[in-house]
Amino acid sequence: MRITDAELSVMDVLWAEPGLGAAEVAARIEGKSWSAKTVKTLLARLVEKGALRADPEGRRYLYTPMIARAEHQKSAVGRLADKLFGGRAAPLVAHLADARDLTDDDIHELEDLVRRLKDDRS
Amino acid sequence: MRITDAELSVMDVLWAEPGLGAAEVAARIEGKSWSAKTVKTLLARLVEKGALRADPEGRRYLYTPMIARAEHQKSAVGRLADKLFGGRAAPLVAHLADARDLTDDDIHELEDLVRRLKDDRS
DNA sequence: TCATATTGACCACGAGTGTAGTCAAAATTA
DNA sequence: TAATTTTGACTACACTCGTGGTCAATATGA
Repeated sequence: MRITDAELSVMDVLWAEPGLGAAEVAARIEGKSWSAKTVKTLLARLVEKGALRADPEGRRYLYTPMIARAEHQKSAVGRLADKLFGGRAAPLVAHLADARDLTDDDIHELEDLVRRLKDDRS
Repeated sequence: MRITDAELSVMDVLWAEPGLGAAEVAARIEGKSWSAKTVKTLLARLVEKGALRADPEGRRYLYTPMIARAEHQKSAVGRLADKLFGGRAAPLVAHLADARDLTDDDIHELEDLVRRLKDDRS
């Protein structure tokens, strides 16, 4: 299931705070100047795709993600790795390091991560 | 500049072997059963976008990438990092490790990479 | 020379996307 | 009660993308 950029803004709101109504989602969208109608269209499309559940509550619906954020991140990263790097991780990370300056913290996190990967393995 | 999935197949051919004509590109596309027309449309769109240059050679054009493969990889990875991870690298790599099983070699490469990043810094 | 093949130029068309509008029913407010 | 607001249902519409077709000009082979 593919979630588009515009849809992702909606999912981000509901991942942070599940069970909101359409107007509340619209109010929490940042950075876009979307009409409430636009947000409703995106909500409807996400329900249709199965990415959201719509529970009737009185005269409206409350929306809840049906896929976890981590699940989506994982599949998006995996797709990119396949598409651009033949599925190989190291060159992807190398380009990432080049694209976004890494902070010392980032590097420490990466170090820990690699250490854990190594430990898990042996 | 955004290069779509279909366009990427064309770019891959020309990154590997720049300066081909349309028919040659079509012949080298792998995995897709595209008509030659489809490939020509993609070439035209890529020229229009500035991703390719078309040099007349006799009655046809020879196509050459105007952006480096590494450049495109870098910007695509950067965009994904921003879109899904607030620009932070470590969680991206963590999800990558989860999405694609890493080989021992991958882990060694990552180790080296992290070491180099650290050395560069201090 | 005439038919055929190759090439570029331009066009088509359905599905998906971003962005919204209309309409009607229900709820709220004057 | 009458006007207004809110909500969902449905519709719109231009643009992109994947996929490929038409047409005319040139080149090539019989």
